[in-house]
Amino acid sequence: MTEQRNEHPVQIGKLAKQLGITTRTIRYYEEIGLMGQSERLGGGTRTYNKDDILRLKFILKLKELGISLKEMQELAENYDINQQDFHTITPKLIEILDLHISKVDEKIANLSSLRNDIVDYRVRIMDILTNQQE
Amino acid sequence: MTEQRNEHPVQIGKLAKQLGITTRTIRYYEEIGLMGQSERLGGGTRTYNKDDILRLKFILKLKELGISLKEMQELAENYDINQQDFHTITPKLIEILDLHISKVDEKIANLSSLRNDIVDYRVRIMDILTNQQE
DNA sequence: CATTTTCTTTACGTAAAGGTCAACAAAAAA
DNA sequence: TTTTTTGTTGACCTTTACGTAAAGAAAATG
Repeated sequence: MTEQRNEHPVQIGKLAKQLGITTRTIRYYEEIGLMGQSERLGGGTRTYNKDDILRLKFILKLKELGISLKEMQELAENYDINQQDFHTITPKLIEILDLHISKVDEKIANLSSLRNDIVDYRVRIMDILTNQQE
Repeated sequence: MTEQRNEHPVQIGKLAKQLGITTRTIRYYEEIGLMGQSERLGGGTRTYNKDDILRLKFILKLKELGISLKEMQELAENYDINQQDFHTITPKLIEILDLHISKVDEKIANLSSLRNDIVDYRVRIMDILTNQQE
């Protein structure tokens, strides 16, 4: 195994392992236009440089925050993430994050009310059980 | 339109309309064994009696509480809902409801932590925006 | 150079809960 | 009785985010 300086572009398998995802995932992100075309070696093998990797990590981060791939696509439509100007996209990103915060709040509210319903239902069923045994 | 006493069995379209679901849904529940076979008229038309309707309402209620059809199937495997002895299934149901309450609690906790992450990320992005404009 | 590992594309499969046709039969209404 | 409405089954469609397999080419290793 050759020592690899961080400057050299990396191939898909190594990158995937490094990020804990599969090669399929990376190719898929390219497929749906989230990752843009990466450089290829002579034989067609994909290679990823620092910026590509940053971008992929960015995507994974957003995913972690619950933003769907589709939403990221919309984000990319408005502001070209290709250009490495991550600074340019921040306003739109803030907007999306805000939207997500309220979505999450809403979900929490729904779940809380759901919890109450379940507990209520539980009480009613317990009553049935009790009355039945008398 | 004939006046319909509640004693008469009802056909699928009417029942669906009454419950605000589609006929496909009712047939689907039968398909996956949640509804059991209903009585048919001479020509094959399904008819539903009071107990069938109660059962369907019960299923919809559980669904409303966030219990998946698969979980209902498991419920039905252990205790035959067919037999109308809803009393018999209550202990298991209580168990499932309790399980769900903790699942919901867990989801709420996850969402809360997710919310924090998003807000943190938002702050970091705002910082980038601000520093950039100076 | 030979072998092994990794890469390529293409394309079908998966889960959940039904939606949506098609082609045809039965029930209800006129 | 003749329409019109509603019902029947069967099978393919939808969404999301990849998994998986096949067949073959390129890259890395010995």
